[in-house]
Amino acid sequence: MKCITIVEDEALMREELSDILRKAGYQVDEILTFDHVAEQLLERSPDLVLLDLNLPGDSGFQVCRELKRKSAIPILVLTSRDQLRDELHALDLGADEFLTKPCRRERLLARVANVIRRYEGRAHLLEGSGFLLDRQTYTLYLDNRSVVLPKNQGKLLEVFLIHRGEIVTKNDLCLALWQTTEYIDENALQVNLTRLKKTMASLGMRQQIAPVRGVGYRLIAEDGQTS
Amino acid sequence: MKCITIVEDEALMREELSDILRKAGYQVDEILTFDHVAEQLLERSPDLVLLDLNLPGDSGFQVCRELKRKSAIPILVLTSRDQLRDELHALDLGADEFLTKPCRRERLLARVANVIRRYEGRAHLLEGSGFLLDRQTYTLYLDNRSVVLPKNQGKLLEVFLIHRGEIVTKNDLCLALWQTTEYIDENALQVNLTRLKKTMASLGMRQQIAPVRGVGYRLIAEDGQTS
DNA sequence: TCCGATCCTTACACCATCTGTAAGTGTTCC
DNA sequence: GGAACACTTACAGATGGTGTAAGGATCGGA
Repeated sequence: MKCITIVEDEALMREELSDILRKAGYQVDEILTFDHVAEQLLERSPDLVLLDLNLPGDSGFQVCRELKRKSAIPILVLTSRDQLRDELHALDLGADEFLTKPCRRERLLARVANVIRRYEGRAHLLEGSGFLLDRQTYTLYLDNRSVVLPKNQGKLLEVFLIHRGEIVTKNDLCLALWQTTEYIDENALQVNLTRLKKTMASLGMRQQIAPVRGVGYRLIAEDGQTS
Repeated sequence: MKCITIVEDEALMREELSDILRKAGYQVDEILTFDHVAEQLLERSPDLVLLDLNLPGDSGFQVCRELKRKSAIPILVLTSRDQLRDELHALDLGADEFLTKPCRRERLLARVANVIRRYEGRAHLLEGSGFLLDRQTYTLYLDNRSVVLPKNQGKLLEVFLIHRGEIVTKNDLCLALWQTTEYIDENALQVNLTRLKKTMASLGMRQQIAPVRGVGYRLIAEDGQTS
């Protein structure tokens, strides 16, 4: 069953939304304290967030931005402020849908179902600059193509993406590959890195794995930007 | 550069939309004959379709349904009919966004960008009931998991999804597997089907491949509905 | 209820691909 | 120039996908 978290401070409206969604077969969950909202949401990691813009603590925009930076949880912004500016801003911050209150029950449910459907299977996607990586299968999405990476190459790229732009030590990489740091086979790691580089190049990716002498590696864009 | 195809019979409106989108940096493409619209769209396979509901030939709904059955190309329905019924119907048929004309330039562009962003990397996804299949890698998305199917199993499932619910002949399946109908190895096909069934079962999929004696197979939901 | 046609299962051997090993070649920087 | 570090290449073992073969199960008409 799909789980939805409502972020709305007006009790009456919250009850109403909750009721509608529950009757439609969703498991509903409510945020009741309005600071560190994004963290609370990350904690619960629902399948969808219903977010009001006017909150007592954090602003809805702030929540939106923060949540989207750290996850791919879909957000439906629902507000009484009927302002184009708000809508554009919310969408720009990564919201997936925008509705104004009051809102017909049918429309709400249709949009909710729509967003959830569109997010099917995206839960484990890591975002790189210009591509996506599925953490479960190591399927790489790039432009209009998709490729399944060999497990080891996938694991390496995954580590680089989790530490976006930062330096990744050889230890980190070895751990990711073999779940142990005891017996570090630098050479084997090296070979796997070379292979990843080769496939990235063959896919025309504009990222490079650059060595940081004596420490580890970093994933950078070709123009020098950290990725 | 992202490519958008406009399906709109009114020349004036078409020009205006085209202009707005081009200025925003999209490559724009227009459909000018309004039958077999879905096929034309599949041919071009743009990154987004802007679809009017009132068309001289095919109805917009029809186009929507047909396109979504055979691809995951995102559709933004743009219509002058401001009816909740239309909106619900369009969304139900798989449309991704719904806007009413006239529409502010900024809102249009925001929604377009939003849909395209959400679809990053989803271009080759086929939709089944309750799961998605990547046609390039045969990655299967189901609930919150994803699995890469072996090539043959992927090819078979792909054929079933393209002919959703219809009967698929052994010929079709052999063609998909070996690109030839000359030498049909019924047994090899059989074994591959068994393997697909087994992985589907192990994933808890509520679809079944049912034999149609003497003809071929059909993918049906466990409750008997064609999938 | 029997029998042939159709459909299904299982085990095995082949083959492609991924992976680690080994040995040697570049590169950097003091 | 040399030592540490980084990279490349080729090879062989392991893994997992595929076709083959043989036999078992099921269906449906006589």
